[in-house]
Amino acid sequence: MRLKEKHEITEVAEALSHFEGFLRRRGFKVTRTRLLIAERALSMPGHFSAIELWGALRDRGTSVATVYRTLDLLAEAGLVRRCTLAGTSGAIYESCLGRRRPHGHLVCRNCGRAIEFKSQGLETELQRIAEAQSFCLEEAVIQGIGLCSRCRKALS
Amino acid sequence: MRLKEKHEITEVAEALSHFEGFLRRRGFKVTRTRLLIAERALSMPGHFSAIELWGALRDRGTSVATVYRTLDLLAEAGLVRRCTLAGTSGAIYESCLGRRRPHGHLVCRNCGRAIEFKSQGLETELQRIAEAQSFCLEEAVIQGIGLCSRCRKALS
DNA sequence: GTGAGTGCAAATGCTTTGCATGATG
DNA sequence: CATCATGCAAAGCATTTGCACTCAC
Repeated sequence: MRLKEKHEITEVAEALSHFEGFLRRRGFKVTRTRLLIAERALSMPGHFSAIELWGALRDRGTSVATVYRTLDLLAEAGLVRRCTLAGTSGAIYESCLGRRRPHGHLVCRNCGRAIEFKSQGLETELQRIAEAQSFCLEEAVIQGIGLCSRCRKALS
Repeated sequence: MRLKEKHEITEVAEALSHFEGFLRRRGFKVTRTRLLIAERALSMPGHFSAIELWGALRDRGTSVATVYRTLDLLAEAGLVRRCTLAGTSGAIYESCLGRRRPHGHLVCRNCGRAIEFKSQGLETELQRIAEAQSFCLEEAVIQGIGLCSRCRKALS
């Protein structure tokens, strides 16, 4: 546990300096607000919405607008991914730290949680299908909607 | 062509009476407006948004609210499917008539068109993954995002 | 100091809801 | 003729934008 935490802290720190480098390279300014938002975003457990991240920053007087703007930058820097879970309105984000790519999501329509799974095989097959149509595949979205084991029991 | 058209018209007519039966069975009223919206929705080519369908009904003084309400009913009756294409905001609908299930979508991020493909194999595999997590899979969303062959050429 | 970044509030786009009126069973 | 369905306008929600002010460079 102790080690895990330490490891995570290091990862976030590394990612933050990567982000700083990204900002400088692109001529963006390295501001306190951007680093703060980045740090909280990268420390969020699992998936989160822009609004949830904003909630975690309420105490610092940050505005939603800036949260959205910074999430865009983080996505461009490759530190965060924006995804749309089917059946929901609004985007959710996930930190790219310590996440195996590629992966898909099993989304529970009851509790809303998303379970990740490896999707290498599925993506390879999708790639094959795309090629057959000369479609240039850039990203794959593979999701299952239904009930997670917990809700399945709870509802029966 | 002649035959195809005739065939489609019959299909729509069949679907409409299915819808009427659905309404009666559920104690909903069979109104002129509902049948009109249903008829246009089932005749829409390819995918369409609620707003597009509304546009196709402008001349009849229908309100958006009713379009949305009726689309919900059509979805419940199994005549239309609501889906969210990744990378886009807002839902799109597709008539279930003459559509092979299951299928996935290749969504062009340039022109926005969605190309359908058979996804039987992919869904079976997803089902296997879900079972391994005791997740009860109800629906699969399999999408590829990228450039269709036309836009690929146009942009190069 | 100057231009980019920020917070705020207002605008947007899609979707839903409340309510008075009108049509259906 | 009692309800349920409809149109309208207003509300809701996530996201974006315009603008004056502030900060990093």
